[in-house]
Amino acid sequence: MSREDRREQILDAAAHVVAQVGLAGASTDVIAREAGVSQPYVVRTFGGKQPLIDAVFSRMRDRVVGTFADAPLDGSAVECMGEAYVRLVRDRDTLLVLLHAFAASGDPRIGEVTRDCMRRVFEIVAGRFGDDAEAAAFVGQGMLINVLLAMDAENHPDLARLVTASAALPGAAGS
Amino acid sequence: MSREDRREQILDAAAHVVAQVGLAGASTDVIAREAGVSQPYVVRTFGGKQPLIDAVFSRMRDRVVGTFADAPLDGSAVECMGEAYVRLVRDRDTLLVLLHAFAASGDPRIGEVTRDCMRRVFEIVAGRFGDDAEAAAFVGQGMLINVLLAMDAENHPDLARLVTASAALPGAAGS
DNA sequence: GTCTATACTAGGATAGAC
DNA sequence: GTCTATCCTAGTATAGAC
Repeated sequence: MSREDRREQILDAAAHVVAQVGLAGASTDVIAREAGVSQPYVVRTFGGKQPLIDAVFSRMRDRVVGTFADAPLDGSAVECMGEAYVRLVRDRDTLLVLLHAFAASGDPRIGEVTRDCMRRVFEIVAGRFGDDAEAAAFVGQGMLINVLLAMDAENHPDLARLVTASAALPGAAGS
Repeated sequence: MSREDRREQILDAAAHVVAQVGLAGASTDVIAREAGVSQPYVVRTFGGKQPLIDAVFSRMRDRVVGTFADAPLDGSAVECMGEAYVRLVRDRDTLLVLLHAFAASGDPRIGEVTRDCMRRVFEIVAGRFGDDAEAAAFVGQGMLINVLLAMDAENHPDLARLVTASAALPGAAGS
């Protein structure tokens, strides 16, 4: 297999592991097993754990921003952005890596990624809405839904009321 | 010093370390140094790292819920809940521990804490607002502000537009 | 391009002294 | 109640074979 294919394969595995246990908890050993390669190969391919984690977060940002950038153009802004968001949250690993990145934004490397991600998503959303306040409300709503998804709220009846209320907000697009 | 005082002291240190590096990254060694005690003492006091981390998250939930439960009663719902939220985010460690907990909600223990936290905060807020949709919007807005604080958005001019738009939302209470 | 073997460090936990 | 010394496991990284 080519180096590039392996890289992607390992990044998938790394994103999956980071999603589950966070950056510090993600061992190159478990990532390697998940990818079906040896641990030293993972280290060698990326030059260490740190560069690997950086790559995981960068790719996450690109995917998040890309999802909104590629949003459909037909229909209202709420529909288009809502549809983009629905596509985004289908990739659970990306969503969880995003949450881990937010929590770890105190780290300069990661903070740069999350700020960049935030800024670009907001600019895209605001551009479509044509209104900063509405865009901020949309993003905030997305944040709430993100954490509800992370805590598996749909399968916990005691959160049903909040889930219903969140999904009913404008822009939730029936997700 | 009494066992109880030491417990609190270590919990403070643990919350601070977890806030910076996450649960997996928080070593009992660093926590001990932060608290000014020996590493074996930390382990001994809580019976291991896991119970210590559990205690950190439980205390975080109690503080978050308590802040809203103790919100002032004078003024409008937006003002009261906004004021409670402003008090909450003054404790940076609690805020960051909350974000780490969200990301780690896949873990059953932690998921239970975050869901409990979410449910109770939402019920308090919804009770004050008298409207689930408004309450959900308020919480979503809080989520957005949380991550903006985590990524130190105030000190990054390229996020000024988003910060301004978020702060201008109803309920932000000039935070 | 990928593995096995291995070196080295860090981290959690225990034993026992004070 | 608190420490020092220490054990053991896990985790990152390197060397070198295939």
